[in-house]
Amino acid sequence: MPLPQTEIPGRLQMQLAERGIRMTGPRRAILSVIETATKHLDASQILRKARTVDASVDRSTVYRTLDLLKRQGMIDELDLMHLNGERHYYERKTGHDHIHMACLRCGKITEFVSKTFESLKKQLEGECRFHILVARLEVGGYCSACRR
Amino acid sequence: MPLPQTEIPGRLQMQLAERGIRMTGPRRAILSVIETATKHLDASQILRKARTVDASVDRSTVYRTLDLLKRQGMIDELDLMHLNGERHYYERKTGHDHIHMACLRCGKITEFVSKTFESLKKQLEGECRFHILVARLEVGGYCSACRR
DNA sequence: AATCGTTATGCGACTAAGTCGCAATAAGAA
DNA sequence: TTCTTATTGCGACTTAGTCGCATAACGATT
Ligand SMILES: [Mn+2]
Ligand SMILES: [Mn+2]
Ligand SMILES: [Zn+2]
Ligand SMILES: [Zn+2]
Repeated sequence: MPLPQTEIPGRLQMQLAERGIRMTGPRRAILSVIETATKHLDASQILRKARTVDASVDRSTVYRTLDLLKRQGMIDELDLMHLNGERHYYERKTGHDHIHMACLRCGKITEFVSKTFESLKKQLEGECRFHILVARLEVGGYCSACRR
Repeated sequence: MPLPQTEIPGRLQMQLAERGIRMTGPRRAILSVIETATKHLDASQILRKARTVDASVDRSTVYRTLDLLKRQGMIDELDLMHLNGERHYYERKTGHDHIHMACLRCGKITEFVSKTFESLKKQLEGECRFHILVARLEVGGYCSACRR
């Protein structure tokens, strides 16, 4: 379902412009990597790919840009159950959140959109009077192929 | 709702024994820290507290024990939105999971048990044929006191 | 109680992820 | 163009977590 290839390229760039945030070469490179990603990428993968666009991009710029995008609510940060290593993964945020399921045996990541999840968030907003900016549901276990 | 002081001390120790896992001094110290915790602790806090019981406990033993307890499904690991720093937090697992909400302004962590969350997990098990071992829902935003 | 295979430990050196201060550079408004 | 301010690369640093190894402790068995 997710990782929407479906959007206009340059959308992230446009959103930043709308908010009066300065656009730079490194940022353009990093944004394009995130926009065209077909899977969840970690910071060092984003760096590597961004460097194929602009060879001068530095690691700290990647982290600073990821922070910016997080603060702007334009990307989500994931653990994916830290199946190997402690790195975090990133994906751009779309209108509807989705759940991540990570298979502890084969490592497969499955994504799932659920109306119940939306209700649950509504419940939190209402009953707890909590204003949600990010909601991250990650599940670990065995996928349909791996559970015996 | 959370962090159940209500249980028999030594319960974790008993569960490990049942599974034929060797008990040692350092493990007893670490288990007692986790059992008597009144808030979410990170690895270095667990180390510090465990050392007041058994001064020889080493950092790597803490990590190895946390890994063991995770594998045994006896504790949960949390990010708590990485409000400051990258450390992970731990709490013992009880029968019913709960949701963690982290206020991005004041840092307050709120816990919440929800029947809807339970239904959602059932939905994942059914519709996705996914066998859930861990489910972690973490929310970031503004708590009732902080949203204006 | 003494033996003994196995598992766990402390130590220390290491990796990997992420941060930060700073001087140099580039945006973009005027 | 000029000028202010935000951003960058660099490099040194911190912090979280890992790993190999020699030693020690567990606990089942005699
Ligand atoms: Mn994490
Ligand atoms: Mn909790
Ligand atoms: Zn699988
Ligand atoms: Zn608050």
